[in-house]
Amino acid sequence: MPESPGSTSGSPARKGARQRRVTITDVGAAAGVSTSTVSRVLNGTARVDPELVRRVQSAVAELGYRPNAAAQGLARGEAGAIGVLVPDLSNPYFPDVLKSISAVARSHGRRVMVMESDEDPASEPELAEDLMRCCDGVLLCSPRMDRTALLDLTLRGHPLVLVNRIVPGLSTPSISADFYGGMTLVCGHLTQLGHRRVAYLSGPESSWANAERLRAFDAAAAFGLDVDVVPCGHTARQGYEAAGTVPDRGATAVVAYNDLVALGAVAALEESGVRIPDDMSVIGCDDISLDDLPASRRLTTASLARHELGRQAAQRLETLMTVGGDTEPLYIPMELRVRHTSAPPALRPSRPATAPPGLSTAD
Amino acid sequence: MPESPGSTSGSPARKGARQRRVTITDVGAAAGVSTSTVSRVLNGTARVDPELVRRVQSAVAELGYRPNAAAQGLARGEAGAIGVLVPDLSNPYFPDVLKSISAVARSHGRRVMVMESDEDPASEPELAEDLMRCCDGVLLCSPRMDRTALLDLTLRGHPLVLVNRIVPGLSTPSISADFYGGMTLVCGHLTQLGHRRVAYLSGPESSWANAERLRAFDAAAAFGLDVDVVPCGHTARQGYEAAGTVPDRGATAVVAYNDLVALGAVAALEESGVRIPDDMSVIGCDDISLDDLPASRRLTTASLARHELGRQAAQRLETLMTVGGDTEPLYIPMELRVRHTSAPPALRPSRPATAPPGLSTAD
DNA sequence: CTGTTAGCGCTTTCAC
DNA sequence: GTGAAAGCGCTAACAG
Repeated sequence: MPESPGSTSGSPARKGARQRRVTITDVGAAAGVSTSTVSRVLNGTARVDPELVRRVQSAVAELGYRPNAAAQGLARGEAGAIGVLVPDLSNPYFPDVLKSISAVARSHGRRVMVMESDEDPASEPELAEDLMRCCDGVLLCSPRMDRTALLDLTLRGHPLVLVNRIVPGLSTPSISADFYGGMTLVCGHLTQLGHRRVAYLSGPESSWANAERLRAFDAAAAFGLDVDVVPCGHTARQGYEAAGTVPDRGATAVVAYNDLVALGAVAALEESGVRIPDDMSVIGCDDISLDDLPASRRLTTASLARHELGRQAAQRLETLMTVGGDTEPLYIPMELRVRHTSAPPALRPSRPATAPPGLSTAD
Repeated sequence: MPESPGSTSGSPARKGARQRRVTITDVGAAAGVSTSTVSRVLNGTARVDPELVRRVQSAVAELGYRPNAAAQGLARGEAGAIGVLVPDLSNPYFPDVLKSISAVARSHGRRVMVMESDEDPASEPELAEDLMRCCDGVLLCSPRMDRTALLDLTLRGHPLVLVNRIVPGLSTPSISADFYGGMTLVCGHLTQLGHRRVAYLSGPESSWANAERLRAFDAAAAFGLDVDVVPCGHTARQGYEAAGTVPDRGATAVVAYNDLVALGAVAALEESGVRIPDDMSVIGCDDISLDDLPASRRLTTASLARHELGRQAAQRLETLMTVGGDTEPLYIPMELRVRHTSAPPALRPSRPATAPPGLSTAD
């Protein structure tokens, strides 16, 4: 058994005092070669005499040597890691994205550092900067910070790619789900079903993705779809709470900022005796947990290949770090998944009791 | 506007060529002080003349200087980060844990590096080692690797704490949900409702947490509860698929490895006309998304304060890294949440077709 | 209080 | 093919 240096007794030192780590010098000494040779065999940087290779390898094994990542990083001028900043880890949206980012990064020999801003736009710049300090590149997911802060970061000259936020005029590689297109699909679907007035449970104010959805509603007005925007949020609970006010607003369908909100809305509506989709259609966004959460199989939603988004984002960052960036924003298309929570509006649209037959009463 | 060094023209260099980063030396030069002084004002390591402080600070701002993390790490002998290894990021279980780990780590000035093993026990040791190379301490969440591999890692003398896996004889700080206690609560609940035979949709073979649950079932046998173990897995889809076979097995209740599996089972059972909880009780584990997923509000489950688990785990690691470790395993208690998917068994318990009148017809 | 001087552990020219 | 030596950017004694 290789004796760990610094502790002569066999008892595992569990003290705070750090036992001296094995360094490349130790390996060199043990193998009777220079540190450069050790480095060379470990990195395959140059041809080395097979005999020496053997000696080095066995010394490495003997001593249990592991290169110090910080030292490598300093010497190589590369951290070997990329950073990812997300607003909220508990949103099922991100793990999927993270998963593929992580896979791509690994395939390029990089680790992934994750930070979460807790949906607080003000904390983002600092976190992002911190990521830049210790990573070769960073992915900003759905950043909520304002334009100027964002601009500021991009000017640092550090590899950076924006995910789910496209800022016109920013020459930073960006990639996003096509929320506008996705919501347009949703609006079209509802319109064709016969809905004329829908409530939109709106996401975080600072969310660009939310703004994109709103833009789609504006356009949908031309097709006769009237959208009532209800401030809500991004969690199921917020959807649950906001949904309570919907039936009174004369809407026959509710579109939610995301699936979580939609699920919350469904729960609230059903609890108050509203049948879905008979009395009210509910449509989500994101298609959370494709093949994992059976509950979500029922929700009509705008679906996004999150793995694809993550993969492309990571790939784009890698490209940026190595050969240089492509500035053209990339949109990942969304698809409409018609499932069980959307249907034509009820024959008697809900109207305030005072209204004469046939006239719209929207205030 | 501070001119970035290396690019004389104003155009933001987006090339692959790394522009020379501003170093502490540059700052020292600009402020007319030594690098040590710069270091001191930046770290608050010692008192510095207010005038110099001012000069340093403005030089820092002017130049847009950010300390290089690798260099700091090397010089300080500390990476300023902790690593977390989880089997599967998409499991809603982990984001919550990660969230609080992340918060605690931050409060101690450390970043968090996340890696995922994709439920592949064989990949874990390498990932864990990699984390050790670049982090001051690591958290192994629900490690699937075998005892020896685990033992091997703990012997490296690198701060390490085990989460959701207690290995007797390992003097490594460990912390876990009390799965045994949780499942015991579940068994007691079912028994008191009158159930005598339940099916257990079993989790990953290599999961210690699953083994703990099984241990609870063994004990429950003494109370007359007969548990039929059905190999399943950890995803909703696997729960969906495994649930199909349950009604034939004469069980009046199914206990699932986790809530995801339970949700899958509920979906499958309902689809095949089984009423829940009237015909069949379904109980989960983990209490996924406490206040976020309304769907889960309906599931009777063994609940765990995941944030607490994460917090304590991170705190324990921090303690280990600074003052030394406490080797006594810590168990976080679980609570039974009785909701809408558990009830007394149907009056006519399903029995094989040979039974006298009142027989169930399940094939 | 401040500057000088050594390294931290590794990679990488540059000679041999 | 291999070793010696310089240096990545920062911190931390150590003198003044």
